Amino acid sequence: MRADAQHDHGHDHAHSHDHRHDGPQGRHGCGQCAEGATERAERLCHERGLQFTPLRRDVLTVVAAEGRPLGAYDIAERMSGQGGRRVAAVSVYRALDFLTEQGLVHRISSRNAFVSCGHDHGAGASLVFLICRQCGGIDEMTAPAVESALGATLAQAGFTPTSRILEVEGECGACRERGGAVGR
Amino acid sequence: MRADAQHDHGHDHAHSHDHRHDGPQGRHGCGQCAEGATERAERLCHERGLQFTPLRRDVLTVVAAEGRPLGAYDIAERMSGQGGRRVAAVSVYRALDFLTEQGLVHRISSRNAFVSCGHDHGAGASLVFLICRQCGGIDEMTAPAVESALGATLAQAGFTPTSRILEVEGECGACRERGGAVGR
DNA sequence: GAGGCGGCTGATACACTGTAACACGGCTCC
DNA sequence: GGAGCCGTGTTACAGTGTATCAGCCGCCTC
Repeated sequence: MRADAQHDHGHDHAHSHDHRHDGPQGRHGCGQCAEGATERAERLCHERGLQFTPLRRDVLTVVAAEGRPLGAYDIAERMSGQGGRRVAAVSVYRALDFLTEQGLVHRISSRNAFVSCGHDHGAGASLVFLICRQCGGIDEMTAPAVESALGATLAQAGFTPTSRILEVEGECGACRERGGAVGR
Repeated sequence: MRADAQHDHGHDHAHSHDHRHDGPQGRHGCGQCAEGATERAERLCHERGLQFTPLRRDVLTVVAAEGRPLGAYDIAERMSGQGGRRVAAVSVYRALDFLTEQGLVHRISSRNAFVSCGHDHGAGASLVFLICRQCGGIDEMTAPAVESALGATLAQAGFTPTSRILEVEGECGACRERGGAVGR
């Protein structure tokens, strides 16, 4: 059930800019990415008058450092394994709820997992998630054309949307170039 | 976690034709719909040389009769409660896997639930699911414009899709007309 | 400072979702 | 008949998510 692929990219290239720094198969700690995410989160919470507690920071750090979808229990495990005290999954869920509401983390429904988001879009922005079956990496992008087409379709159906889930599974460009015979 | 809304519509109007027979709040057993679904399934399995076993038929019947997303355990419960012998959830999952592969049933990722499908599209067709938060009803439609826009976006990103999930939560037209204060 | 209040966290329990593995019966093919 | 495949039953277990209560801490008011 879990896609235990390798550590990967997929954190901050999106919005149709194409800055795959080293491709889905390139593993890098993304320390600066995680730092960037927490900094942004801290600033954002301060602006909104919300608390960016140590727990929330740690959860975000773990997720941001991973770069691929991570389950709540995985997050709890990593946090507990980092020498700190034991963190229950419930606490992780609460932190994830908070982070998701603030748009700092996104939930990947098809995997029951979470990824960090490095952008400054609100919680309401509708994104497209590209999940590579080979490497497990995830890419996040906005797609205005898709959004407008969907909006028109919904309007025609008389449906008022409040949230959307758009996830695509397949093979990322890097994996396809490598022949697709790697990973799993 | 569960959306225990009321029984509802949402089985056979789609493909951009607008034949909401009685709207999301109109409850009707949909017996004929369930029958139609099983008939179609039987024909389709026969054509493909697959077995449409009693278990699979029963699962499809339950799902089709419901008209809103139903969890595997709910299905098992209903089947067991229909006077028949006890059906384990595992068996339901297997039947659902089969039905999903054949495109007779769709999985709603955001709810971990399943809905029957009354159309003749293959398993590969990409659909949009409209889930009403008020009544719990679900509507299913194709959206060629969305699909083409998404295809272009993916091609631009160098991503080769194999499957897609597009689910929209919100308020259906009927519920909005009723003021949205009903249901829960 | 005492008390109240609200938000956050810890902890336990539990419900729900999904899979693995093995056994068994029916069927087909040799 | 025996082998092999498929579908199902059964048990066990892993993984996901929520409910609930209790404790802590900061803030506000009196």
